[in-house]
Amino acid sequence: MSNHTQTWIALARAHTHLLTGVEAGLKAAGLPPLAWYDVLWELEQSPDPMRPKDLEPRLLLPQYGLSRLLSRIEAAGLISRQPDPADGRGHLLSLTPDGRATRAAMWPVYDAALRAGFDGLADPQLARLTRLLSQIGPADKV
Amino acid sequence: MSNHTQTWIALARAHTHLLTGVEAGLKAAGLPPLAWYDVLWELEQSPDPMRPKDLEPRLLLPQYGLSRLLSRIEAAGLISRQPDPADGRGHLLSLTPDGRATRAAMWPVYDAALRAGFDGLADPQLARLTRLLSQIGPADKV
DNA sequence: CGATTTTACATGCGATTGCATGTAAATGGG
DNA sequence: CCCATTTACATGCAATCGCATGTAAAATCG
Repeated sequence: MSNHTQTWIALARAHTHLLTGVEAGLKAAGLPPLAWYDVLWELEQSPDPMRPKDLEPRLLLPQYGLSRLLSRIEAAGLISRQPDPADGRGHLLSLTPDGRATRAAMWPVYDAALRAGFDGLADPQLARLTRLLSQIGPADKV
Repeated sequence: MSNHTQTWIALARAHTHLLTGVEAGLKAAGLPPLAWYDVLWELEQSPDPMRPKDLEPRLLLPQYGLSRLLSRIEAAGLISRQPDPADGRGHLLSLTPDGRATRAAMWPVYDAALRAGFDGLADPQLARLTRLLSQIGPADKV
């Protein structure tokens, strides 16, 4: 088995392990799934209102997936969608107070699950891992 | 942002990038999705016939997910399910010739997509990555 | 041995996803 | 300015997933 394959398998296993832990933690706490966090976080971070199109490349979701994810989050009252005055096709997204509160409530659960999942890796190892992983995929303009 | 979080984000991105590439490659070649490969491979590797229960921990799938995955693969004629003579609850899984051929056809596509996805990482880096990733998750009795 | 519990696997049902396509607004060419 | 094209987002439909539950056959226990 080639090196690529071994690395891929290890990566997939690690990913599943961490993801399962996080989702289980959030569910146990009665909080929304992880995907919601990413949306809420991006909106909270951004200095000016974002449109779905801006969110899409950052979340690595297909367009239709994001569209429906936003619908669900909106239905839960955590974000609002308003028409973009500057572009009739677009929508401007904004956090509601509930959305802000929910993101804040999710964070400690999320963080704890990650720490538990990374059990056994010390800080310098995590740093090395991050550097290696960052070389995979398209280079990232932040 | 803590180290854990940065590592997790890098890991999730790398995973999505690689997985997307592999699935796209398989689909473009008219082949089944990646999950099928893992099943076919395990069955081909195992010296004696496996049961779903044996497969489950190796594939990291929930029980019902595996049950239905096997149903689909069976419906496509790539595996067969027979009652286990030694345990009336269990089924024995075996590859059909078509299953063996399909796995063989999938492999070069799978491998090529992985190589493309890991673009930029040299062998020693891949090896270091594998070692680090292997420390995540439950220790593995192979 | 009979009753209870556990194990192995399947399945109904609602929620989510992928794919293709639809709709409406902007953009570009002549 | 008009028409064709592109962009931004939504949606119908079938496939798949998660969850809870069902079924049947071991295994356990008194």
